Amino acid sequence: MDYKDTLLLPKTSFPMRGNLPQNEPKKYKQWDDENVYEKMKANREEASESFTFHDGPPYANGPIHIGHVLNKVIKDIIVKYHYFLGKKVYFTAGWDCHGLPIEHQVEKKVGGAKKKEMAKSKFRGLCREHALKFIEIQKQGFKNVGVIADFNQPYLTLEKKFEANIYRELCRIASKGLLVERSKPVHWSWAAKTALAEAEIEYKDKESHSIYVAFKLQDRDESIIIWTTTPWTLPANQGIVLSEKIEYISTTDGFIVARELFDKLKKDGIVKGDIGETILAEKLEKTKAINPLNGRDSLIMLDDFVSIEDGTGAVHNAPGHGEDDYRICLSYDVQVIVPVDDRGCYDEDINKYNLFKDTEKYLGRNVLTCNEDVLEDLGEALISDNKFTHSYPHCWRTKKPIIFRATKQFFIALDKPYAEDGSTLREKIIGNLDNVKFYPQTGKNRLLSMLERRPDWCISRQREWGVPIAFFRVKATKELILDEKVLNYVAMIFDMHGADAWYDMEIKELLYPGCSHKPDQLEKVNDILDVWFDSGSTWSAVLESREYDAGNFPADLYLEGSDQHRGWFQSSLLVSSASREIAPYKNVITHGFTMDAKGRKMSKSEGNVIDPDKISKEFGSEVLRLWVAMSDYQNDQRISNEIVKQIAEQYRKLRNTFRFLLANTNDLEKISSFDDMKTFDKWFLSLSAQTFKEVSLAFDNYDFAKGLNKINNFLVNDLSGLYLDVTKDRLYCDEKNSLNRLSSMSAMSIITKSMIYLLAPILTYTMDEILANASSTIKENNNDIFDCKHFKLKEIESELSTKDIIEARSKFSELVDVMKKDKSIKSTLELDLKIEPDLFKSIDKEDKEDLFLISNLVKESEEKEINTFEVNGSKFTIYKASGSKCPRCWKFNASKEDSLCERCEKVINV
RNA sequence: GGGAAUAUAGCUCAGCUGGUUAGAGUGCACCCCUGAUAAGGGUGAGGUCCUAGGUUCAAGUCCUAGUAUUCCCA
Repeated sequence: MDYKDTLLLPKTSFPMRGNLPQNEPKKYKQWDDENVYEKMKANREEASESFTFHDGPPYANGPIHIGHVLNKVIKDIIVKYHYFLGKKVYFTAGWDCHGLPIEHQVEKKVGGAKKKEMAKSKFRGLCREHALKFIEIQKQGFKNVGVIADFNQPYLTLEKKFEANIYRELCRIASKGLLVERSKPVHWSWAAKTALAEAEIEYKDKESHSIYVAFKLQDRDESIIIWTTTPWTLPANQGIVLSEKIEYISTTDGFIVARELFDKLKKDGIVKGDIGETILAEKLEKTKAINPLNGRDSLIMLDDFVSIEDGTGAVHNAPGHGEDDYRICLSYDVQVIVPVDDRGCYDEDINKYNLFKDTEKYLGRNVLTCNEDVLEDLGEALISDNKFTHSYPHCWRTKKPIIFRATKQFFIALDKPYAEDGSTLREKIIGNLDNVKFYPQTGKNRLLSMLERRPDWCISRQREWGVPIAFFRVKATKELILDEKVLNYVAMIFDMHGADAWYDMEIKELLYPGCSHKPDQLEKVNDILDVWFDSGSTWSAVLESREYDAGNFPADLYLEGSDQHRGWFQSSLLVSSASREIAPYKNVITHGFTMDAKGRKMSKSEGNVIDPDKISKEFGSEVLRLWVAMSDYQNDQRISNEIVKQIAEQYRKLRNTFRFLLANTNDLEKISSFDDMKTFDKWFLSLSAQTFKEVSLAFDNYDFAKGLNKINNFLVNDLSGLYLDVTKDRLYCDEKNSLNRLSSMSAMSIITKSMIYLLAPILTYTMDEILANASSTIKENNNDIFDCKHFKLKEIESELSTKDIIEARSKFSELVDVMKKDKSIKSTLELDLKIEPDLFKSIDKEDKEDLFLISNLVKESEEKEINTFEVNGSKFTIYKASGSKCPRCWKFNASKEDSLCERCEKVINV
């Protein structure tokens, strides 16, 4: 007779294989259709705690890559983690929509010439379309990896009210006196016709001239030699800077250079004579040299910034083209001349100031193409000309080398007292960081050291796709109008019409009715705001404005890549500290970057780019999410096919263990009370509780990799390897409602519930699927995973020693392995065991037999002793089993061949 | 050129304030089971703890210098 049908074998509708690539999209769509995000909020309407996550806006340009996925999935996991803890959570997705990259792409599409003819608002409309298109693409990409956020009312920096709010933030800062206007040399991209922020500059190798030029002194028959790498700035030369700290000498062939550099200069053939008299820099101060290019005066000035690392110890000064030059000229009251227009071409100023002998030759030409001509025109004054390659700033977008060019710009002043307590913005932001917790902690110092050193924030750009710095100026005086009523009215217009109104409407329409300013005497400022100002004010436009149901200000958490120390973390802190005097966030988490298998960055040219969409389609988004969670994301992570395969294996193990748990608890109707459970099961619950506590602790610190490693360990060793193996006999062979069986099934249900809760933030889809296929003891009244809430397994003491159990089993299986290998036994059920003295007194005979998967625990045996081992003072003796094999439970407990053992006999006859 | 982070088994990660023979999972090899079966179990082989110095009775852990990779800045 086949007894298989009399067994209670595991049964479940939960499939072994997830078919994730096919099934996930359906579920994700369902969640989307049901608006699960809103449901989550409704579920926590009564929650006492809330958690505001403020999403850092990705740039709405191009499809998402693995870095976007990492970023959003970590956010999603953390938000869900707080949700399943029982908090009301907020996660409004956002996009950064303005800025040069989009403007540049649209410009490429329509063509530069066509763009010029186009009305500004028309062009801005095209930029808007471009951004909106990619927002949809990116949105879908995020949904495809199971991210749940407010995607229905996301915040977009291009929205009318959003633009109005950014503008209001600017006005608030202006009203505090922090906005200053200065003409200052800035990094200028002539190719993009805009000032560039530090963040928009890339350093690349460039070949430049290295030239030595002699400037003849007016009062002496000697020449000072200067060194420069930018010949094109020579026409704008206004002086030569020496340092009091450097000793200068004249040479017998009539040149003046630093004494320390003489040997080197002589070796290079720059000077040919010998050292003559010593010259004091002070003596030359305020005397004049002659610019050999145009015969203009060049004033000798002194400053300590001059170094003797290279050059001659005398520095060519063009105040329109260098920051130090500018500063020094200001102190000597020397005029700043900038004969270069926004396209990087020499303009009419070269005529006005007679900067060249033949100005016609240069007018309208890009300065970088003029170097050779300048050198030629220098004639004999050019002492040496070499080329060399050095690291030089380039425009991040156009990849063209940039120039320094003095322009009028708006700055946010960092060192000007403004706060109620009289502190400066720099002091304020540094102080505000005291109240912010950083993960990892090193992030705080990283941000601090930047804040201590950073210059004033240049927030103006001479571009079109952005929020206008919508201020009026008095034409005659260039004075800014910061009249509150004027600003408020403009903001109100932006609320209704968006910032395009600044371009579409006339000045008289933009002024409030009854305003005393005369429209025809005013002009508009045409600059737009740095996009970092946009994103820096999202806390205001999103959290404070009440336009979105996005949570509270300040936010509980900001989370971005570590590059945002320079970017968003800083711009947000600056804007919020300037206008509200507090930090916009309470916690900041940073993540690293995703590298290839070798830890190198991905790039198209290297061909090592991993497409997240491909992984979702081949393995499933859950595998991708598990990869994120198992990575040490606060550092750089690696991804490769091999790594993904490995993660897929971990997923498989996890899934199958859950499947077995579901299958084994399938017919349980009610979880037994603790008092009705056996010591052995309670022991395992205590072990589980200990593990889950450690996991929760790791998760509390957002260390998901550590927590998952613990879960994985538990799953493989304790659950799958021990508990589930040991309890099989009672589950399959015992009578349906035996105490043994109910007790173990109850423990399993509790453990399953705990693990579902722990893993729900990470493997939301899978946990939902598990729940749908679970028995009512696990599922309870929950319709889906989002109905679940924190289930914490309480900690209990157990008199059983986990250490002894593990050690005894390990020693036993070591001996068994030998027996199996020499074919003396096939199964441990062929064995009996004697434990003397009894190491496991607290559990009954059956539990001890099952613990070792043997047939009988004996006090003595007539069979031959096979082997012994010792654990913690107890001696374990292994015997061949004395009974016959029961055809139902396979234990060697039957009294004779082919007959059932006592237990099975009983079960069958019930 | 400057600031910062990381470096432990083929892979993903542990290793607390310095203290036995450096751990786990996975992968790999071999074996068992076929009542978790496109599953499950067991055993085993894998390490110059990036390199070189130093402190110490004792260094994966502390110090110094360097290398590689990454991020940020000039």
